[in-house]
Amino acid sequence: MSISKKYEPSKTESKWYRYWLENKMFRSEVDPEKEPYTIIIPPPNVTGVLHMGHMLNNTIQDVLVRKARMEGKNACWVPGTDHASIATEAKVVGMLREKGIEKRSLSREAFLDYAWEWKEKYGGIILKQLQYLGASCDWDRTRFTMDGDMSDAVISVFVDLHKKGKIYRGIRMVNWDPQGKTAVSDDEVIFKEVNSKLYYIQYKIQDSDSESLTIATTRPETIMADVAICVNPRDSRFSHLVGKKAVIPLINRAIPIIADEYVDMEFGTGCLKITPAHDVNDYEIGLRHQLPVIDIINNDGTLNEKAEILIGEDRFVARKKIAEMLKEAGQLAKEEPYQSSVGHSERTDAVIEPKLSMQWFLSMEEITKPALKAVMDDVIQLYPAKFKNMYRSWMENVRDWCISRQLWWGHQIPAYYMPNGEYVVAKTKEEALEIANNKFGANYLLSDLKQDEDVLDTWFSSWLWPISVFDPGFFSSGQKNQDLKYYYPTNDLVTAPEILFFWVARMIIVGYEYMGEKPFRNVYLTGIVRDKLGRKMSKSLGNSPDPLALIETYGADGVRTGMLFSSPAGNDLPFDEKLVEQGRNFANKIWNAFRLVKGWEIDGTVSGQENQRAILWFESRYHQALTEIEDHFSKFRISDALMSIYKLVWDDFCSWYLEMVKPAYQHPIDPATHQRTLVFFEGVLKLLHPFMPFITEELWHEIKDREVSEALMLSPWPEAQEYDKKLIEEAQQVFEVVSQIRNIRTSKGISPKETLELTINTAGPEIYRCFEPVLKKLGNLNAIHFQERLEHAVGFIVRSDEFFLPIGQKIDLEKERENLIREIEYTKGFLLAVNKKLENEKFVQNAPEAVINTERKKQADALGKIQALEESLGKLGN
RNA sequence: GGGAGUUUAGCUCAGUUGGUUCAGAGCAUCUGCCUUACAAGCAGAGGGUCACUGGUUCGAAUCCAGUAACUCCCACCA
Repeated sequence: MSISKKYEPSKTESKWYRYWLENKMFRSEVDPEKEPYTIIIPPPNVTGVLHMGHMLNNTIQDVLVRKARMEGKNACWVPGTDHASIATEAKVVGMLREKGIEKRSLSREAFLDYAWEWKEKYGGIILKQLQYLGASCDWDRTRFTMDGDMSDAVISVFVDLHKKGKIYRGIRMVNWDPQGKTAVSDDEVIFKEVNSKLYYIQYKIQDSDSESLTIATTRPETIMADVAICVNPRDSRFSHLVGKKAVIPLINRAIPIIADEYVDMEFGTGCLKITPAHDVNDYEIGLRHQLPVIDIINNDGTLNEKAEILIGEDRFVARKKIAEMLKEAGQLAKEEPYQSSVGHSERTDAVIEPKLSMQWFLSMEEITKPALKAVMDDVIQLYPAKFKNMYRSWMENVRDWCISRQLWWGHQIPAYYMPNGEYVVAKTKEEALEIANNKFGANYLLSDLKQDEDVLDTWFSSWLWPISVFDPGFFSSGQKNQDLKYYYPTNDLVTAPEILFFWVARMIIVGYEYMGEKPFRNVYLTGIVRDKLGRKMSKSLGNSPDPLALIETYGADGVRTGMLFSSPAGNDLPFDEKLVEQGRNFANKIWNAFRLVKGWEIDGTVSGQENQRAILWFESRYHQALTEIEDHFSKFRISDALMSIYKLVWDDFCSWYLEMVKPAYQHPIDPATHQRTLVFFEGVLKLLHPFMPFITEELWHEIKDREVSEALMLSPWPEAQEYDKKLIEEAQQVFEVVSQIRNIRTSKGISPKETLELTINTAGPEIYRCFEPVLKKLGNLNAIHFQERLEHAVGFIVRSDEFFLPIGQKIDLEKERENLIREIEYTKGFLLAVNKKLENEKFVQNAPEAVINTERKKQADALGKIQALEESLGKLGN
């Protein structure tokens, strides 16, 4: 049969994915006989689409899972999606707006109907896309954070933590996103440098005609919420004013002048206006001085009636108008340009408004302790380890976690308010009613109870993921099912460093709080996929390639390897389509190597004696590479492992081994060599499989017909064996000779087709005798002589052996002489350095013997080499 | 402002406790080849003051100190 000259991925990929799927090869079930190997997927946003970050992330997971599966472990990769409250709700709101429907015109139920409809339509697209990549997830286990039982788990945890006193409700300054109209956690605020202005505003002193104070602020629109002016107590410029009152411009409200250490005398004018409702630090000062709070900004960022002026204006419009008004009133001393960092919402990019509001919090101080210890003690290992520092500083300075969000899409907080203003927390409304009536001796009806409007932060459900995907019921029953007992703790987690705190740390917290055990052993943190210019890939920049289009062009195997070629753990991946091209070329190389072997005609009468060395050599080399690869894997150096395989396949297998055993054109091969070659081929396919699952499975079945149970993805991973180091060394030496011969051919313009005679002058001819067939074939030699040096020939030296090729008139004597002289000079220089070292008494005294011995050997080799070179030079004649 | 990390070839990165000819790999580049598996290829070649300065040592890419540049994290001075 004839196979295509080029590998065509599209013909094989869907076929094999279906084959694996239909034969349930991704499926994992509890099997006490087998060691589990578990990865939980970082659940992507349910309505998201695959981007390059997912590709990298999931390729790594698939490599790990496939290798573990081949190693005979019960590999279980659990897929699923996350409801992503803010992002999804924003998408649904946007979709409704396009239809002309405003969210606020809908009831909660109606809105959620739309949201679910949207989820049913677009949810899970991303998981389908992962299949094109070859992801070997156990799809039967697919979970969604808002599945019924998954939601129950979230509610149970909330109720439990509340009962333990770790969840509380309180008025706090939170980060308010006026566009999303919700609070967001500290971690969801991104500070950006913004060019703004510093406004110098004059406040008159009450009961004084002449005196005034000037404050500097970036937010003039908040002066109506001022409750004090603050100076540093040591600031003599203002000490006489402390205790007096200042008057807010435009609205003429008098506020006290107070003193607090917080104020920096150097900054601005040394006077600070205190606006507790709209600045975190002012709020703290306000608490210290028992100042009132005046909140003048609505949830949507407009001014309210408490502002007295500009009611209903947006905060940024109001800022400009206030500045104008102050100028007209003569109370704006000056404005100057100012650069400051301003918090933005991660999700909507709106400028965050510090806002006081009633929110739910999780007290973090106690609950984080075991999680900190686990990572510090390397019970959980971070790769790369540099993230340990970051992790520690975060965990040591962690603040209470604001877990409520003013959204509808998500898990509604199970707190129920009674007409008397009290509330109870319970799993269901019915339970709440019972508790309420018992507690307060009341006779409330179900209809009297009103559930909290807010939902929980998305991370409050995804932090349960390593447990809930196996046993969502665990959180209410406290009983572990078989799955949970067997698969937990999981092995490796592969995710982005950006969510180390959002997600990873919190899973560890929950793991210890509820299981008393780590959720995973290793955390592999990938880098960020960037474009060639080093920019993050983003939709708005349009610099992200479409992953599915890439797969279509280069094949999934090509894309997978391309992404892994240059992405060590924790390093950003500067993505270049060239990489993927390299991956595709690699697949093609493998494909063609197979075409070669497939095309061989086998003849039992041919002797394979001459291939003996080559076979022994490759076998050793294979195990050497395998040893290296295992070492890389054990350190999570995935791209290094791939590179080792790449070189084994391309250089050692294709360029050396196959060339060594390849029969001459239209000549048959002996059965033994053929058989061994197929075994080697299978051996490299196994190593390649985790990285390139499709082409390897295809060729595996091309080699011979196999039963389902014999599929490559289920075949045993090879075990590294002892290898013959000396043989590898010797082959290396022989390869050097071959390279030198080729080099001379190139430099002298001798065609590779022209046969040559090689003369070797050596004290140890055994190596070359063993490899004689190899030397002859790869050097295209018709004879090899072992004898003294040859005159009128081009010579070269490998180690301390001399080689000569008689190439007649093509020798340029002058050039040869020059080359020899240059070589002699170089070697003499080298010898000088070695001698200097050995003559140094301190060196001989202090250096370990092994080092001294190698120096002595270098000395002897160099001497021998110089002698040989000089003799050659002499033989060249004058 | 506080902390961490990085700096080795044009690019992306290896380089284990200081010691083999240690200055490496892949890609890119250059030269010659369509040599019956593969031009998505083959064969060969060039390319680095290991950021800089000083120190420790018989010996430093490797250890120490300082300097510079870049990156990230945390904080958020109006």
